[in-house]
Amino acid sequence: MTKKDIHITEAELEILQVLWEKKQATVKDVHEELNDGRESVYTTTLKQMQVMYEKGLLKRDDSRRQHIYYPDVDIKRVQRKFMDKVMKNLFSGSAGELVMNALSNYKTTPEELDQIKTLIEKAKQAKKP
Amino acid sequence: MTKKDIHITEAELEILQVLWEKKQATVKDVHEELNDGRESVYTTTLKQMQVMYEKGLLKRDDSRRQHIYYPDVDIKRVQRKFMDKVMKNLFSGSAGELVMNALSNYKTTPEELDQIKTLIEKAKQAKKP
DNA sequence: TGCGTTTTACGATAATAATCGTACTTTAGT
DNA sequence: ACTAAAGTACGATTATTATCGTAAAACGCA
Repeated sequence: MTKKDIHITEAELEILQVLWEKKQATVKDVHEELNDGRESVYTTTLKQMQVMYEKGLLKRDDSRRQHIYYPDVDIKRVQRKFMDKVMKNLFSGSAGELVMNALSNYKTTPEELDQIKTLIEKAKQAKKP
Repeated sequence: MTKKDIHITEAELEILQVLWEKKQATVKDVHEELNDGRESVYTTTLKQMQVMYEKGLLKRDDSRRQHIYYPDVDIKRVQRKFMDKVMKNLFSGSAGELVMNALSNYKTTPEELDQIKTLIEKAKQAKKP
């Protein structure tokens, strides 16, 4: 049984996000990052990360007192999972719509725009000939 | 108080999806659409839609026996909400990454590709001069 | 009118997720 | 060795979601 069908909750996704970004972090790091205004208590974050560890979403180094956590799910898989859902439920399955929505609602750098253009050219090549 | 901060659950999103697509539907319609294999019972869908109605996510015409439901949330708002989350948590806030991910993982029609290209040109224009 | 069928109403329960409090553990400093 | 501080462990509680069962209402039609 793979990790494919483990359900990732809202809170878990947020934790993963900081872990993906930082590559590794302690509970304290994560908690401070997510709770600027101290909306929830430290042990809540701790517990969540422990659960995630048990679920296999995180790895950790507990050789020292302060445990260090690492993400243990492939971000691409998770991206895919959420994108599938968004595509299906919010853009009637159309990637085009989704892309246009993103381009018109969010900022992009000129470099990104060029990369995207290149990608599109390639896609067209693949279809035409 | 606007409708902005009503939380839309998984199940609710799926129901909204069929309602957005069909414009209107009965509980029966929705239930059949979502439960091809009859994984859940009719009254579950009914109850969900009733809750959604109370939450203000749906409107309905109950002048006849079989009530007719309509979506009562703006799809754009909801798209935005979910896209924000996906961007932030899965693509480190970069629309470019998200777009490229979508373009390389999903199929697009040539027409869509052209539209996207146009959109990009416009965006570049807006920046350059 | 009366009966069977379809549909809604709605409380109750189960399943899942998030939060917290308290006790135990580890470590550094003295 | 003792203590304070900083962590972790983990059960218990609460909140939220999803599911279901049963009863009542609405309708079609013999």
